Amino acid sequence: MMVDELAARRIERTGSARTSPDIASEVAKDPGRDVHFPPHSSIFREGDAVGCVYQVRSGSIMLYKLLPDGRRQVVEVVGPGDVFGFSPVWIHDCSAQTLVATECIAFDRSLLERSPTLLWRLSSRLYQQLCALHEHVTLLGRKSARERIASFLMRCIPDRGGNDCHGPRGGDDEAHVRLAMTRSEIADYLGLTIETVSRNLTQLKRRGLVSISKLDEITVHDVCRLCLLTGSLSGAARRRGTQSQVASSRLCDRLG
Amino acid sequence: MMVDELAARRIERTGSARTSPDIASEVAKDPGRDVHFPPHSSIFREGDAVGCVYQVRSGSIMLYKLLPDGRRQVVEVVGPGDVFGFSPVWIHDCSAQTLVATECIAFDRSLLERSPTLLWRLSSRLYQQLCALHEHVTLLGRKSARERIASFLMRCIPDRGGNDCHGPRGGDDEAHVRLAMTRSEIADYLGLTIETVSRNLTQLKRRGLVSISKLDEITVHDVCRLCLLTGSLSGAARRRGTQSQVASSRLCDRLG
DNA sequence: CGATTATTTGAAATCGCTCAAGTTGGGTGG
DNA sequence: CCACCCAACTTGAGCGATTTCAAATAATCG
Repeated sequence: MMVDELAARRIERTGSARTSPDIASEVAKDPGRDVHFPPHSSIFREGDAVGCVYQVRSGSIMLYKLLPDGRRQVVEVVGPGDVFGFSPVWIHDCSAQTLVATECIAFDRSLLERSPTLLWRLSSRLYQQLCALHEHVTLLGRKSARERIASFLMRCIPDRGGNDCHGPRGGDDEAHVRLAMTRSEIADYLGLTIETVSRNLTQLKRRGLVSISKLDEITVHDVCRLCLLTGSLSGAARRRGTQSQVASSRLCDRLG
Repeated sequence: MMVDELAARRIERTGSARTSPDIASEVAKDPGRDVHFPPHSSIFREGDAVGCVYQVRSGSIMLYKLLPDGRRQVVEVVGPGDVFGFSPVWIHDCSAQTLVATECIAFDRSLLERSPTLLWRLSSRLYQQLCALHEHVTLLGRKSARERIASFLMRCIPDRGGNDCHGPRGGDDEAHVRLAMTRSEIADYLGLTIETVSRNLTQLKRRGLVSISKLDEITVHDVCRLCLLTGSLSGAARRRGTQSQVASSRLCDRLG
């Protein structure tokens, strides 16, 4: 996304204007306390002081950074089980905004330090998210627009496209996807413009791979064929129709 | 326990990879095995079974993924203090290769599960690396080639470009950088081609911002001016000549 | 010193971006 | 229920940054 003050302001507005006042950041300091955030609400902003670590129970949240000229990059989309909100320097390194209504648990660091079990789970999650980020870095650094869109859609389909993909079940190979992100958010997640996102979705539609009933409701008619477009399938896997990639991040568990 | 907590806290406060206390220090038990890797040697490959978690003591390692058609993306460059080699599914999600001679400590999973202190430090490190990846995702998703090169060079200069940048010291504002990566590795790290990397370095040279004595030895003549090209400075900061970004990852601590 | 590889440089092609309409869809009020 | 509005999305045309392809030059190593 490009530049200008307007764009920057528009981006900032989408979060706080659509709904309620900022859930004044960092209200939840009680150890292990449950917190609920409405859809499209800002949780904290880059530069804010860090209070606690959050783990998502349900819903999904996008973490993003803004360049000074207004360009935005969605750096992570976190969902159930994922953790966020901590930073080694006690200042948030990015902003957080819910995509849908979201429930989190807020942990005080002292609690984490006292509970090895909790800490172990936290570490496992962190590694998982690190691997997901590796995958995303690869997408951003080396994949074409079409491959990015295909990868994005595949990540929205549960149990498919991973190394444990069971392949088509039954006769057809359909999947229904409900997007929790606008075109603009998808674009900023995939490092593209909204026009490119739109055009590539249209292209998939014209090729008969998907149909788009509502803006945020997409039916994938041939999951395997879509998977071939992600750029992540080896030649051998292409012939077998299976996935070669390991530990690809699943967005399907993070949206909705 | 109190001592450990304080130590852990110190690690977090200081934040950046500049301080690199071993996560095993002050742990009475088995401190983990020391391992040494020669330059340009492969440590493991994507898909290999996970044995243990490594922490870098000295040197630097690049983590990369390969797409089936041969495209490569360097997803992370880890240096002193950083951890790598773990994966939630017990299969490496990427390959690891040393850039220079590197010393690591290898930790067993069981050791981590038994030592909360170790685990806490591991988590702190993981968060730090997560923030660095956020920064890198932003670079890949939203920055131009010139901005990527400028950002890359800035990250190779200690104590500059961060939010704690002290600005020019003394009359000149020079810095000497020794690259531990080839053009090809830099390209695969920044999501560019070798030609684009080369062209942009040449451009910086022609503009008098840097000079390149040997292929891997670059002198930055005006650090502040280079910093202006990273795309990470706000208008206000540009005028002040200071950095607005928070918790930017420092490559200077990770190379050579 | 020659062979080999890495890097630089040039010219042409291309993919994605920018700018500018046009269209759709959800919400509001008559 | 319909007309209208506004924001979000789609579509089109032209442009430009980066890639691709193809040398030429520089560095490295026996």
